[in-house]
Amino acid sequence: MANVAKYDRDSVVRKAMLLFWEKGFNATSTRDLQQAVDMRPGSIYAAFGSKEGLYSEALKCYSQEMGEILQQRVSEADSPLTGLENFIRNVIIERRNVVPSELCMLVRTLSEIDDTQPELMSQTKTLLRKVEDNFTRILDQAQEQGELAPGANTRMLGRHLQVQMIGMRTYLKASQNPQAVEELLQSIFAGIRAR
Amino acid sequence: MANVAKYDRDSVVRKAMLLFWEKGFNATSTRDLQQAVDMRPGSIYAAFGSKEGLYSEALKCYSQEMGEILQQRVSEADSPLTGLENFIRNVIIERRNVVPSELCMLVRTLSEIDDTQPELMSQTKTLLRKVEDNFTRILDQAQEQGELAPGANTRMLGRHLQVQMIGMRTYLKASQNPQAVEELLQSIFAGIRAR
DNA sequence: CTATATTTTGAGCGGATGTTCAAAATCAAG
DNA sequence: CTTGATTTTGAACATCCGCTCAAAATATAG
Repeated sequence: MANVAKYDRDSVVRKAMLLFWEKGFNATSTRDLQQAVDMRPGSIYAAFGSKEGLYSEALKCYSQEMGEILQQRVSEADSPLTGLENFIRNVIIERRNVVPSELCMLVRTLSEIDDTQPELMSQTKTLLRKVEDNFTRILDQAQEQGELAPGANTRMLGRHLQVQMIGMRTYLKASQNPQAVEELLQSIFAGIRAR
Repeated sequence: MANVAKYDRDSVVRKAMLLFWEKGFNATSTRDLQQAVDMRPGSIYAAFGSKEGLYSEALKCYSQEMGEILQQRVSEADSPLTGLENFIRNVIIERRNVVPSELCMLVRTLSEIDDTQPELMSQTKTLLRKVEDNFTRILDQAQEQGELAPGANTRMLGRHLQVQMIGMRTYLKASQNPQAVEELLQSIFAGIRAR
């Protein structure tokens, strides 16, 4: 051993994630990244291999943070369904002004990546699938606790929630109308509880 | 008058629209466009001013085609609600393999455009708002014909439908599971009719 | 301190990008 | 056919892109 890296890898990845989330993959140049993480190109490429490699780690970082927020909201809430509702409200509305984009970073990635980057594409699909799985798992808990009817299809309900979360985030970016989104959110969960 | 343009403007815009829809704004190079519409750069810039100008016309073309499909499906259907359902099914599922992308071109634009192109951004928002207005108008007709309860909030229902359509298109791109989307669609419209 | 292994630096490469513009081609009018 | 306005052409420009690599800096081991 002779010299040791001076940067904190997690902090670098997180800064890159925030920039990628804000501007997207294509619109973020390697020079933008160099400035954001305060590293020279040689160091970045030694650490991450390529712009795509760094983006891949940024995606992981994004998903992990989202997963932690979900877990936290569910554990703080009175019930699984309320935890889910609070998570979605927190991500879309409450954190709106402290976050680089209204959109989901995974959806953004899905929008601009094509088959020339098959690894990023399949990673993104896998991470989105994990969100659906997490939603479904929490809905299973809701069902066990009698918050959902015994016959409810939690897998389909999880898909439905993911679809609506994706749609609401996009809608908020387009409409800049958080109140409308709050109404939609309440109506969605009122519908789920009513069954 | 001396010389007259040899290209058909509408056909050029449509070809550009299909390419932009497939690859997005940033990933579509002007050379890609030159090949797709079989025009040299000078002619393109004389006709459209810039890549952004051509994209703007492509957005209009996309929205007009979508609007025509909606109108056609509604006029063919037994009822407004069925027309809406058939439109969404047609756009997301049936036309899946004859169209350049599962995603809505407007949503794609929203994903990759930022404030450095404010005109494209506001145009996109306006066009999305018109979709919501169209949905709401058709839901009003459904209400007049007794297909919806008199107390139903058609504006919010229209928003809800747009949110879910955006979400389902994104979900289909990620999951490649049209059957799941069909189930979601049926469940959405069953819920609407039940109220 | 010296020797050695590792990291950091930044100038620069090859190529792609959006756009321009002078020259050539085209076609209606006279 | 000649004239002249208009369109078409494509080479070329300035800039930016992702990325490389030899040289300099750094820190540990002996």
